[in-house]
Amino acid sequence: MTNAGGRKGGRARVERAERGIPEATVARLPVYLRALTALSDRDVTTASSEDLAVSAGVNSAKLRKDLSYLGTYGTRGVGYDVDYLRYQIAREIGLTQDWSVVIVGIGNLGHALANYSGFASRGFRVTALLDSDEARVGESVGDLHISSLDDLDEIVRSGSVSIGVIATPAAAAQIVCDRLVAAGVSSILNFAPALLSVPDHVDIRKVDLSIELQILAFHEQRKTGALTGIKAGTG
Amino acid sequence: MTNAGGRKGGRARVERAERGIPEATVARLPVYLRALTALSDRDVTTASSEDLAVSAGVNSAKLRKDLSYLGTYGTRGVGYDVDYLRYQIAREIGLTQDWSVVIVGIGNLGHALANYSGFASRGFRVTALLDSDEARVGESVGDLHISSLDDLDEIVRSGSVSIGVIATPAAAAQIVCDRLVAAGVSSILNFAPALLSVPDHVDIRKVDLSIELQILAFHEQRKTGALTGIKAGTG
DNA sequence: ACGATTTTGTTCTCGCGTTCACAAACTCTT
DNA sequence: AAGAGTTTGTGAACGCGAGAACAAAATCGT
Repeated sequence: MTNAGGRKGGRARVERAERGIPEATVARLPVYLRALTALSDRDVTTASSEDLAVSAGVNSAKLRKDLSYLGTYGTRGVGYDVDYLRYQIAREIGLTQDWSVVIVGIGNLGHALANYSGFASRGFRVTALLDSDEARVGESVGDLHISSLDDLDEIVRSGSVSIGVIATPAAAAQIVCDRLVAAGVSSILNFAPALLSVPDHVDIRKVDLSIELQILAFHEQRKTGALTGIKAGTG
Repeated sequence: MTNAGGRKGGRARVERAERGIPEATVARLPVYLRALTALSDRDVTTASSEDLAVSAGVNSAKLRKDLSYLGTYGTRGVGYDVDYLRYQIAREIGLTQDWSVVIVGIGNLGHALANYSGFASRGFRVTALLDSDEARVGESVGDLHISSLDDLDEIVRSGSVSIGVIATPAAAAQIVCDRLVAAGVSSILNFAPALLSVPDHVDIRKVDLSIELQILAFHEQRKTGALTGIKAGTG
């Protein structure tokens, strides 16, 4: 039917620069990495794009296209070598090197983040915990003790810290953010429910717990057909 | 139910628009809500789409289009009444009613979530904390005490719980998820680094802390020009 | 060795979301 | 009251990403 006839565009070939990985693809690479690790743990040595796609929860065509941005790591007729691909993705993301992370704001959330094992297992090393509350400074959390925010500059410089995590209240977030940037941190993960402005060269990502719940609530409301107020169910 | 003061003679609501709100728009409504609250706190009574857009960190055209899906709440030549719009968005999301939430897995993260004030302030009430570790059952966290996972069914039914938060290790996530679904929970927020499968009628959202860091690391690596990627092995 | 089979890498098409641009609608000034 | 000035709501163009489909490349069987 719609067989590609003789319409061969004589356009100049677009170079597949390794630089231009789509943002949507970048966001999925860690998911693939996790899926590959799971397969490897089960002693699976080779996996097809379909296997991987199922394991990662995506479409197999999408997965193949994503991987094609990184290079040609599969073997036609066979699939992907799990450990090899896993290493390639890890290298692409930058997980073959360690990253130093500072966490600012050691309240409940900062506490949890400091103890989160998922960071350390992936090459992220929490090198310092900072808080502006002097009463908290000196406290121990896991292996670390809480430092004063005033030590930020030295900690960042001496520890080659490039990633900062903000877990402060919203009111303090922008100030902390500015100080992180001034100290030389160029990637920030923000858990505070606030809009932060940063210079162009700084990357910032936001995780907002209450927004996620609100999105769920929206759909939940639709499902229950609750147009007005609370309806008292049966009983 | 107290109305937020009928303003300008109540017009008929545009109900056809309520059907198909794009997902991308839904995800921004909480952001607008927060921006409106911030303006309201500063005693701003009226705001143009441009004002709001700046406050929310988006493009003003996008904001206007988003709001247009909800109805016609602005006044041409004037802007939006801050409190009125805030109420409308809150109603649309479903925040004019309270939502009962259970948190499963009271480790570091679950602990932090249980104490997170951002939930309560937006109509989300944490009604129960559950853990499968019997040694933890009975412990107090804030106002609540930790219940056994076996009590899930009764808690969900008696408390009209529709939202569940999973903060367990990855290995336990699917089991906990299945039990939540079986108990009648139809919206799930998953913090465990695992892919969960749920029936169609259940909504699920995922928050993955380490993925966010990995995305930052990817861009950070590009910025520092570490093209070679391979440096001294970590041994 | 050669065809059948499997699976990748890529091209093409479609749909969604973002942004521009402008008519409609409201207020303010004279 | 009418024109000037604002600002909303929306139609239209554009770009990106998702998914289907297929040619190329590898293995396997005879």
